[in-house]
Amino acid sequence: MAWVPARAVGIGVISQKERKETSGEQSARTGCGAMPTFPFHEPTVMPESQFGANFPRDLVAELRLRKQEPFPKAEPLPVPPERRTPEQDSDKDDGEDGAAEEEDADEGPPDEHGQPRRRGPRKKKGASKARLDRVKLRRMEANARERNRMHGLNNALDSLRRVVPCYSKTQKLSKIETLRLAKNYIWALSEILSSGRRPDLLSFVQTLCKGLSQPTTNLVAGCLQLNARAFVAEHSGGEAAAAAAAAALCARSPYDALYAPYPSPGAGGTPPGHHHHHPGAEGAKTFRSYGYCGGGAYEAFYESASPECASPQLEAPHSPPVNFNGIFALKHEDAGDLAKNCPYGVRYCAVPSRAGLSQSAVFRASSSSSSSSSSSDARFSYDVHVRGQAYPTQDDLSAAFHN
DNA sequence: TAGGCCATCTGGTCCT
DNA sequence: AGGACCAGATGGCCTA
Repeated sequence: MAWVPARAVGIGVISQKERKETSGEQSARTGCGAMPTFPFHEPTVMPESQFGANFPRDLVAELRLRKQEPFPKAEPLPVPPERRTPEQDSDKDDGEDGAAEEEDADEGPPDEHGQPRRRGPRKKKGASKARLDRVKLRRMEANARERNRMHGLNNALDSLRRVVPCYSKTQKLSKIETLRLAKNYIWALSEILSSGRRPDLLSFVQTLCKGLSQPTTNLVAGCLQLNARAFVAEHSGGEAAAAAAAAALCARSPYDALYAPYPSPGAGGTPPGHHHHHPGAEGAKTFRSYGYCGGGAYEAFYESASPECASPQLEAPHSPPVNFNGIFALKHEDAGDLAKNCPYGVRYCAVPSRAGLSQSAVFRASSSSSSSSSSSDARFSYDVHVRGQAYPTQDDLSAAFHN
């Protein structure tokens, strides 16, 4: 059985085409066609806000419009009870003035014989209409709140898109892919944290792409591939040039410090004199640079990783997260330079190496990172400190991840 | 044109 | 009572 379309029975339904006409807003989205009612002005997501404060601008116009032009009557199609609108229900089982409306229902056309219709009090038309208006208003308020809520949700999702690998403003990840990638990313970072070892590039990419759709996998891989190639080309020009390029690449990430607490498993890791001390974690440790950068590194996913990343369309990235789920915190001290870089900083600088990858991967993971970023702390200052709470074991993480 | 993705509406449920 | 949250339904846009 086919339900009656909401448009046919709804009291607050406005088609997207109508909405487009009334609001005049163009969709900000590039990848899909749905038309937002209005640009969401975040972060004005105030759950406790009252109707009016957050009321969408065009909804007022809607209300006005509705008063002038009543919503088209529902087509006389059978409506399942669970899909009936309060408006419709009010014709039947209204507790307040149900009697009056029942009378309305019973009230047929005038008897041609001139017989009196029915006795009893006159129907309170005004009250019924007012009630209908109230119902409509409540419904529209609820719709507006729901829109706001969803906009807030989407806004949060956008924020998430910016901090997961492969952010592209022009080619946005879908919601589900964003969540999946974020989950993989968190898991990968957690694994690094708990193990204290850096994974090889292939493992990292595989972890990131776990469960992702093929297009998204290609996107993530493509981000790396571009940079790997660029770096390989650079590298072929000479070791010195490669080292310089790597150092330059590695100097720009605001997340470099993310890996600081962990010694590089490579030969050198951090050159002498490049131990990072994090004032935010006084008394805790003096960390060495993780050493993804330098001679053995893969290029970041993020840094000009995707073509859009370097495009002028790239909006200024958001600050990195302050708190990673209670595991560690980043104290953002200088966001100014972030705008010059992609906001992601887990740096895997590419270098040709002996490690061959599968047919789908063209990257080379280095097993000998001999140097590290020498200037990662020059432009970005983040305190990274491990919090005291217990970590989940790697097994727990694995279990959670594979679930 | 089918399928994916999305925004929106809607009614139900739960909570304050 | 009203708001938040949720899931289902619907229709629009885009892409392969």
